[in-house]
Amino acid sequence: MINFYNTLSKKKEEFIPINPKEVKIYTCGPTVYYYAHIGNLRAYLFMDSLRRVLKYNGFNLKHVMNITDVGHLVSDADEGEDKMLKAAKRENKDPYEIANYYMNRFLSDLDELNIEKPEIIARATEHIKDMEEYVKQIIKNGYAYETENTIYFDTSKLDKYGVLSNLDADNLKAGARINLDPNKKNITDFALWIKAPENHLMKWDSFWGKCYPGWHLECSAMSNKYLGEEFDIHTGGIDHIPVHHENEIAQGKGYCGKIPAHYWMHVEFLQVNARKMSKSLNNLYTLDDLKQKGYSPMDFKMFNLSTLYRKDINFTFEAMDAAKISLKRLKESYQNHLKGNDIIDPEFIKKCKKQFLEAINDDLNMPQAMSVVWEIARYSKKSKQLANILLEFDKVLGLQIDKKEQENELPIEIKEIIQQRKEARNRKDFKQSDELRDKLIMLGYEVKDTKEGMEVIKIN
RNA sequence: GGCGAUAUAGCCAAGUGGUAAGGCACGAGUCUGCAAAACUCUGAUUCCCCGGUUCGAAUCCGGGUGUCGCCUCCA
Repeated sequence: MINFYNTLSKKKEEFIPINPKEVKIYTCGPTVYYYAHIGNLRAYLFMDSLRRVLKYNGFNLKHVMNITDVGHLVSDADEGEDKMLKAAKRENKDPYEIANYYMNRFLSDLDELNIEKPEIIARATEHIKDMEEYVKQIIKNGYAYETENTIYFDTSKLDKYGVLSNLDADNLKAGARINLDPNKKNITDFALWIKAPENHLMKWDSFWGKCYPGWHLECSAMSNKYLGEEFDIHTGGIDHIPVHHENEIAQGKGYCGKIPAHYWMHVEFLQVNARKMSKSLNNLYTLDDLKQKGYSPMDFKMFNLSTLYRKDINFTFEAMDAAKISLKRLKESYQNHLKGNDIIDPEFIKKCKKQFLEAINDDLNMPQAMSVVWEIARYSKKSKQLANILLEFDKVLGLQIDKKEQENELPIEIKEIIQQRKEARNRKDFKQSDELRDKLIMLGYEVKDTKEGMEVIKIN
């Protein structure tokens, strides 16, 4: 039995897919206007865990993720610049170049983190026609109205708006939301289709002239196209709940009377030193930043597995150090088991497998699952059998525990120093041996004198 | 103002009624020519505070305090 926390019901529910063999998932992907930071990447690590857990349970997946490569408005009042256009201006490129560049960077980040990609990656700009058809249907069903330059969704036509986040229009009015379009009928109405100003870079011919889509529309249109009117799981960041996902639900109801997904799962934020990442606090990190500081993408993945996706995680470099070293030890434990031939009590294996499965199926409780992993890794008896169990668990963790740290050859000059040190040690010249060891450490290598001999590993 | 989270050892954190998982750091030990690495052992009489329910609460209820996020777009 699998349980997932459903934002729609605000409780854990047993997961029962529409089709018992194939689970249909939609993930809100990135807007590709800049590098993904580690907070963004946490969301996709969650997506990865979800996929892997479902597959471990034997499901096939049909999973769609959008790439938002058309800009959103800064406000509903159709003013300011959108993100794509802003980036284009900043880098003096056209928005399509911006989108291509940052999309590829994003996808390579996913690769480096060993994140499984969804079966379908859908770019918004390639689905404008689908969105147009979707809007037309909403209009036809009477859930939209035109103003001078926008087609708005009429939220007053719904039996209730705000089912995900307990929104209340009266309370929203009390909030300091200014710059409202005076032509909007209700405060919660949102743009479906927007008439492009003359100088707007991204616009398309449509039933209403040169236009571009409202940003909630792409997810509705694309999920509908690939997954149908109803599918199993919709994922995204916690920030999507109050606006984006409410509006997707509204659009789904306007289109066909249905809430598109049965289970809505949301990832909490990653914080840095108990603060949201932001440029102004100078605490915004990308995967490349971490690599430059000596942490591998897998170290970051390991760090993420220490907490639940539904709780915010506090990123600190102290915790990253912990993740880095514990991953290294986990890999070594795997190698040690691989060499072992001890007899293992089948009951122990059975118990571990059961506990692991129960943990991951309990709303992706990865920390709990990791404690089972450590019980096996640290088991006093060493056996290939246990190595294989770890490898099986790694299908869910995706840490590549069987991948050795040192894959590439050491440079010749390093090999020479190693040889010199071996000779020095053979003649018990420890003074020179220590000097050579210091030299290797200075050059960024770790030196281990084990029973089998000297081992030298590049520290990344 | 509204909405939503959260508070467990130095750090990252599991645990939702039965007496505190796991990882890292620190300390001790084994190993070593010495180190490093590795391995083993060790840590909260206690879970933000104050009440209450209960045979029993970190876990439930009431009140309070702190922190974070959203309410423009944001994972």
